[in-house]
Amino acid sequence: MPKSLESRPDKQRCASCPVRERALFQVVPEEYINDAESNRTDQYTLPARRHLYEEGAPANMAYTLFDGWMLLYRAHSDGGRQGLRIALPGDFLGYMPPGETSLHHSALAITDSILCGFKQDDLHRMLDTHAGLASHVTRIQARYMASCQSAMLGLGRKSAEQRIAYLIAELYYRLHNRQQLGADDSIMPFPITQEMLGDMTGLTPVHTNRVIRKLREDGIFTAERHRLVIHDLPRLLEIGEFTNLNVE
Amino acid sequence: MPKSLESRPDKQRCASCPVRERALFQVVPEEYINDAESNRTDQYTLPARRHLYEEGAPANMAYTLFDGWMLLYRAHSDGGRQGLRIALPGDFLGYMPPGETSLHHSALAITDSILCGFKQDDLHRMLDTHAGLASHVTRIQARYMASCQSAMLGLGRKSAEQRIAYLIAELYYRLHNRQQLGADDSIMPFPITQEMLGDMTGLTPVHTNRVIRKLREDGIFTAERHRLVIHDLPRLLEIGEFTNLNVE
DNA sequence: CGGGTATTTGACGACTGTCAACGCCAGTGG
DNA sequence: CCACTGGCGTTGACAGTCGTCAAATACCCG
Repeated sequence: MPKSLESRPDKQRCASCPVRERALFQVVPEEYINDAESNRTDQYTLPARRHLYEEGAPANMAYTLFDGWMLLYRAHSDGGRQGLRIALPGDFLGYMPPGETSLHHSALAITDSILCGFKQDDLHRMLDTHAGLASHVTRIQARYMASCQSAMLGLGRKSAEQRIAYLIAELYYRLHNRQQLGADDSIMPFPITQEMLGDMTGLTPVHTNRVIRKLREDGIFTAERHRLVIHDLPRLLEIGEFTNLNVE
Repeated sequence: MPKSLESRPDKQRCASCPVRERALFQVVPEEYINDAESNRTDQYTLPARRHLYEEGAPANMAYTLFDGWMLLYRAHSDGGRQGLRIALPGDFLGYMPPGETSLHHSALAITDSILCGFKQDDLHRMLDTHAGLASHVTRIQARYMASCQSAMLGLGRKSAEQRIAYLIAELYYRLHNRQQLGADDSIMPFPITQEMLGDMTGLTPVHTNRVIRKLREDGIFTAERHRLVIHDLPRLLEIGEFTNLNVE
């Protein structure tokens, strides 16, 4: 467990969490959840700007994100980062197959976050014995794969403008599908810095800023400090070549 | 089943295949394999330059590649392709989770190929009931994810030269780990066109060619029609920033 | 031998990165 | 209350990697 991570003294159970129905937790067998003796399913809180884990760290734990946004990324030797995924509530993080001893990416809290931790060893044991769980993880992984492949298409072939538009559209639909948008769903929470946006899209912060300005001037969306207003969703989807087929 | 696919009349069993020990097939339960009545596990042959399946096609089947190389890619609206993975013997292709009706990528035979097909419906049923199989698929997926994330890092942050070097190094180790290199393991089979290399690395064929020339002039490797000779493996790894940690 | 495909090379242009500077805002401490 | 500070956003000038267009050459298969 990273030392920056704080285990809640009260060991509050994840079952009380609002995103419970989306989470891995849902299919973890009862005997696991109720194994009070081992305290396996602890709930953690993590303040913004702190790492949950870093590349190369031993893969001891996997997590379900209950609240908050996190940035999963891989570091490049020149100091730059490539964002892999923006984790939203309900996402499953840090799982490594048996035999992999260390993590291949880092996880950074964008906002204050709440997570539920699972020991990798326990997960592996359960995957081997509980088919329903393994099947569920397989489904989760397949969706992440599809999202990862969409990102590859973007990084390899799309223009900066297309990549930004796609990312915004993807976030919009992911939040929409999780009912995390308010009554006016053209306004979405946006705790991401432009630098992180650049991390995700393979662009520098400077160029990211230029593209955002252009999209604002073209009346597509306006990105403010903590929120983003979409003015023209159809054109956003068109520019990003986004189809919501592969968004969970 | 794509019409370009030919089912062998003799229904030769996959069990006779040399890569059997690496394949998904290995963990498919006996009662499935021996279900002669349903002919579920047919072996197929596919000539070079033919598609096994194309983006948007119904996801009826998944496959284990027994022999040959295939290119998995996604098409961009401008006609370009983004390569997702070069499938080598032993790889598992085309799996989609339940609920996904169509495939998100295309699979093109680079060389003549031999595959073993599974019906998605059967796979899903088995995943729900045979924990060992689901666990195995989970492991496979996790490895593909890691590879996909390495590719994202490359596409987003690395130079053209680094990407090409990384891809060659990755192929080298994948072949090496599968014992598919000859006595002189500095020589590897190389049925890939420069255009496909560009597809994988997010570069145009023209620029791909320039980079290959530079790497040849620098004494790193020489790419010929059907084979590639590595002259300086350490520098290849260094240039591509390749560590063989995440190669299956 | 011929036609299609793949490779190779050059000239040119554009998208994106780099460097540098400034402004804005929030939090902090005097 | 205000100055200070650090992080983030914004803008401009310039450079470089890589894409585009075009054409010539080499190679493979029938």
